[in-house]
Amino acid sequence: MSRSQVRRPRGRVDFGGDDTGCTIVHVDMDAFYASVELLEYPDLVGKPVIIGASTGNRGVVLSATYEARALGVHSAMPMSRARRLAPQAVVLPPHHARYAEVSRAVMSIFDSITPIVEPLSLDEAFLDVAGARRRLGRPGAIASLIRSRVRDEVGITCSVGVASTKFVAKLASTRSKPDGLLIIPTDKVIEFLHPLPVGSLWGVGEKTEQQLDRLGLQTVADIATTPLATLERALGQAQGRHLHDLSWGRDLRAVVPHEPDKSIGNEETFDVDTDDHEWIRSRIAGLADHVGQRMRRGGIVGRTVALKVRFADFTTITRSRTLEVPTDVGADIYATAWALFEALGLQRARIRLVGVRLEGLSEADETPAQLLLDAPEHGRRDAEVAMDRLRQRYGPGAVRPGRSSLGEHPAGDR
DNA sequence: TCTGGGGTCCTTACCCTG
DNA sequence: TCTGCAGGGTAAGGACCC
Repeated sequence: MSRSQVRRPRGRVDFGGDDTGCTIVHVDMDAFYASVELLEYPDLVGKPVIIGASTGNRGVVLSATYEARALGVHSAMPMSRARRLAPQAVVLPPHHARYAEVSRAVMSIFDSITPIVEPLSLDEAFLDVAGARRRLGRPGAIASLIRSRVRDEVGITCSVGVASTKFVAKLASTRSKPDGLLIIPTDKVIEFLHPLPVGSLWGVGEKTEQQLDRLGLQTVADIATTPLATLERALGQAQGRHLHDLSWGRDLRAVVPHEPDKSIGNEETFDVDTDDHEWIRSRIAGLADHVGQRMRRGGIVGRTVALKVRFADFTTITRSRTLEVPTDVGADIYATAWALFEALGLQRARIRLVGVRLEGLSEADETPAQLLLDAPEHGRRDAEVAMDRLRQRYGPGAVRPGRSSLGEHPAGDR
């Protein structure tokens, strides 16, 4: 599902099977969402299938089978364009809960291989297999074991890269797709990296690629042979150094099993752009309530409330405010987010999306209790905890805070 | 062609403090 | 009291990733 899949050079490659020192394994499920759907609809195997919103006039492709990709469809493409490119494709709506369930099954296979597993998303993870060698054999053998277990126990295929660094292992799995295995021996890293386009490098997207192109840099080798000072001047110190290091295969990042979240948020794109402030207020309230629920479920609080607004012309602004006391209360998040919106002083501006995010997170039980129990917040929090219990018992739609249930949007179908 | 939703990280600017 | 500077915190925007 990554951008690099779309642009990777075609054709299988082989750098030999010497896996000495290659203790980092990157596993990436092939067309994950689509593959999970095919478990439910086996008659669609071998056909072009697109996962994305099957109704409504907005949305992008979340995943597509390789048969659909052969027609030019790729993830993040607008659905309208995908339908034009592949009118014969079957379009299925996403089932996120099912993907999460299958992801848990896959991750538990990884956990049985090594305790050092770093999930990057539902469908990919890094594994440090240095400690598993005595029990399970060489890294290449472990990679083969992972592939066969995922196929046999879960029923989907994955691609695996094996290397001495995270960055190269990830590139190798991408390069071996679909259903492949690629080992990059330590002494072949430069040979593997240097012919690749600059866009292969982690951190080079469309804008940076254009910027590098203006400097006449098209391949990883071009970056490697450009003076560091030139890259730093063009891209900033951090990115310049980062790309220079990667171009020489230098990547000291370890596989880290669990990194706590730095922010939690939700956003919503409207079916129809709107300037109806009552409607927008109800959506901000709903988003704030949802964020509050997620915070309480995770036992965390956050200190900075950030509001995101995207206008009809796709320009996007953010506004944020840091609270005196960290919170997990939806009503507080809403009050701050709505105040930020009002401070924008918008009149007739048509809005496409609003988002609410909480940053500066910390564990709730590490936050001084008197701060959280300060009245009147204590009462509001109690009410929201009671609503959490009702939702747990009767389902997520059982209760909603007053402001988030203002009814149907006059201009849209929500 | 027309761009979702959930995140992270970096840069720049500004303010405050010592 | 004023000025310059460094460093931390905060805010905003942008690029990128899956």
